[in-house]
Amino acid sequence: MFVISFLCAFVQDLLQDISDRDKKIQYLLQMGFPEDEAKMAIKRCGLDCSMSVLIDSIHASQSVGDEHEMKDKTSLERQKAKLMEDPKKRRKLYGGGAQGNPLVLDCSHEDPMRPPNPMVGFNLPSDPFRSAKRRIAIHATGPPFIYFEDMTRAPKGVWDTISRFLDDIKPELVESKFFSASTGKRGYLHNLPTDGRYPLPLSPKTIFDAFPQYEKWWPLWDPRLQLNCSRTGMVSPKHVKRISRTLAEDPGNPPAASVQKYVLGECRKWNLVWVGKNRVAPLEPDEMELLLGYPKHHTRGACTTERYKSLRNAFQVDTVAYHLSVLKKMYPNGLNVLSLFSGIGGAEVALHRLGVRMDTVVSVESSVVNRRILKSWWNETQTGRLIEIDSVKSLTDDRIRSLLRELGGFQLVIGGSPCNNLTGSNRRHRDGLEGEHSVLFDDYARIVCSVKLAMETM
DNA sequence: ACGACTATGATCGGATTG
DNA sequence: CAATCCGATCATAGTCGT
Repeated sequence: MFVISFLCAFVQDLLQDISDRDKKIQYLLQMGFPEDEAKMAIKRCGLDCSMSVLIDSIHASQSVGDEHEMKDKTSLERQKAKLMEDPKKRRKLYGGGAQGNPLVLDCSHEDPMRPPNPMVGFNLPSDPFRSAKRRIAIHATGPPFIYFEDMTRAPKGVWDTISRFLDDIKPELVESKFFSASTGKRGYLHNLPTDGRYPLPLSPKTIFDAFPQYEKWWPLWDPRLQLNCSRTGMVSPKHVKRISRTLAEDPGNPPAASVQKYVLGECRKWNLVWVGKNRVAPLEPDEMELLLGYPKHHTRGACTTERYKSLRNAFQVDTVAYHLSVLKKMYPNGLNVLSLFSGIGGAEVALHRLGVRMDTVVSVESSVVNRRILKSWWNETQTGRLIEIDSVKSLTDDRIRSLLRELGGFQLVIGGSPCNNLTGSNRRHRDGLEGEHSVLFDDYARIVCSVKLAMETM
């Protein structure tokens, strides 16, 4: 222990006032890479490239080494390794079928991106005791607890990289339809315990729980029970009218199969609800707030387009709250939260709805609209302190250290970095973690690293 | 009238998965 | 094979100031 804290102090000293190159090497060392490989990677990739490129580069060179090692393995292991190369056989080997999917995550061999089917995460409120077992390295346990969110279906390798940045923890892959009337597949990478979770009460689970007034207009041939709040492109009123007109012009009841298919496709695509006979309409911002677990009018004040924009990037509160619920017993007197990419404050709303007291929240959010939304919600509901910062870039090591001195520590570091360059719906710049926006993940990792380091040496 | 700026509508693939 | 997806670009029509 003494050696570890001595090393940390040593590393911390080094982090102050040293060049970019040294800083990058230090981070790589902190992550457990040998120094010579770290230096070699910087030499190969250049100094200007991001941390994720460096890490990929090291792993690429390491995996070449692994293949050589393979020759020394037993024939059984070789056979297994060969099986793993074939996705179909691999699935069989690990029983990835719809039923009887074993909820066991052996992190040493698990491919982090094979989602459970159904995508229930480690456990569900309906069966909280049937929990996936997982191992987290000693140095990765909290506090600080970390909680990172992003979309599940990022390009290949992205989640592996994210895991490597964050202590090799595997993400919990969850579809929010198990928690609310909205669907959405997300990965939540965290080091929170998974026993003793409990859900928020009273969240609507179907469209008709949430909006009973629409049930009478809902045609039998529209089987949707839940909505997808993530789709953002606004539907033009013209297009909505076109859909309604197509329907009205069909004499049949129910309408012809081709009309049904077209209308249903559009409804799914644009997340439309039935507001009248043959009449569909997009969700109002208020309705999205309800589905995502926010108080009504949470985003009021911003103009409509801004509200949609903010809501589409927001946490599904019920899902996040289920994971965070374990904090309530751990910190009955409150905790300090570092909230990165806070958006409209999904994490804060989740903690509040759980009844977890927040002494201080340091919130980093670049959008002025979102900052205003969070601030006004905070002033209405909270007694603790809110410190707002406009950019992750300005949260330097020094600033983190001074905040920690003032607050005594962060018990939770939570956030979801931009997915613009990860999502399949981005046709032009699906550049992965290197993308213009998604590269901000580097700052999440940097800040987590810095907070842990500083707290270890406090 | 003019330019700068903002909001809107139409249009655009592709990797991944079951 | 079909279904999925936390988006971006471009042209064009408004809006605001001078």
